[in-house]
Amino acid sequence: MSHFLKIHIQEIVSLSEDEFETVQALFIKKKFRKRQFLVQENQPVNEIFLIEKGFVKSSIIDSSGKEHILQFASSNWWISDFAGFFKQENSSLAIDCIEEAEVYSISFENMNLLCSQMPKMEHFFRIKSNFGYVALQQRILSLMSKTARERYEDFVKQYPGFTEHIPKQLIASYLGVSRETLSRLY
Amino acid sequence: MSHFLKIHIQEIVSLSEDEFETVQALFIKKKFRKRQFLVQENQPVNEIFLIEKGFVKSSIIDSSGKEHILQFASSNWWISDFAGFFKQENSSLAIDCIEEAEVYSISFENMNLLCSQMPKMEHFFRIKSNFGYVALQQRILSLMSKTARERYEDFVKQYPGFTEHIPKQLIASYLGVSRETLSRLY
DNA sequence: CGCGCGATTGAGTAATTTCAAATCTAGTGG
DNA sequence: CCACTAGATTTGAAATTACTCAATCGCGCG
Repeated sequence: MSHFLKIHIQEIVSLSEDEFETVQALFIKKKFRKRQFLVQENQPVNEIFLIEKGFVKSSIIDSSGKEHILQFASSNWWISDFAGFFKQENSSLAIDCIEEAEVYSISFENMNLLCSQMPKMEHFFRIKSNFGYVALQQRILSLMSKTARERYEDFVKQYPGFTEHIPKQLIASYLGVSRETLSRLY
Repeated sequence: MSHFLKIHIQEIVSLSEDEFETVQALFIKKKFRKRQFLVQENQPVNEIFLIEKGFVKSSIIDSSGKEHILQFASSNWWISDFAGFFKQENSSLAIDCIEEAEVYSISFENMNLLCSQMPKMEHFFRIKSNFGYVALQQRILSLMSKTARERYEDFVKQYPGFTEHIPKQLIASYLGVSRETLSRLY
């Protein structure tokens, strides 16, 4: 039985052993190597992923061929192409592994099953979604109101572990500036 | 009984008459005049609002005194300072009325009550939150990968009704450009 | 009519991008 | 252990984009 998964969920709801068994049975543990895709562009998005170890990113290639990074994820973060997942459409994002990762995945069907059969888990996912929403709102404000340098400093402060595992050019892309600009900031 | 509220909720879950009565009892109908605040900066955020009619915005004033608009809302949109609301902290945003509005509000306590007593409503709010998350994700990508002109064209296409009710300088602020720049795009 | 708000225009400035080249670094195979 | 290579970072210079500040214009409402 997965200690990690249990701890993660119990940050928000408390489950009995039986309940937790039911939950756990709907997750699949997977491992990914560096550069391996968790979700490929233009493919169905069957699952969302909870990262136990490692580093993963979601990104999109724009019309001019530039990569834009939407999210980094490490331990205890959820990641997927949520648009594709929730709407059950093909992915417009690519999710791939920056550093060898171990993850728990849950399918769309199993997530719905879980939510309909266990109100606590619907509650769990609602709370997660709410906080995710708030985090994105912060990021929009940051993109609109702060300079590249301020955004970088905020990033380093907010995610201290990330800078050691993620190349600066990817961080630049996440912050919405070119790698050259980020390099010149210091 | 509120036809509007019922229709809005039934886009996602179906409720019996009794259930709907329970739901409705937890909402309060309110009206706001132009320029009136729904939420003021640095005050507790007691409620979230579902707009029936009118136009409302949420915004923040940055350290240099510039206003940044996070969201517009008209009929069938939810708005509040969700960060303050979910974390039960004081507001860092201001929510105010662009055009005379009629809204339904629900308090934090009543929302939690509703979610814990009626799984259908927890489901409703989870789905809403998910789609809200996806919409913000789109906006981040747009801010990072598109020019001001493209963002404006997308905005007009996506929210055709808004441009007629919302001054261009506010749209500029929403898009993350100065009003002069937006004005020069055409 | 006059005021306030919104929109536009001009000119100079600041920030960031692009393209190109050089440098640095970590990992790999001989 | 060294040489090689791919990826990552840095630096330079020119071009672009958007910003700020300031002035003007237009219009609807009281």
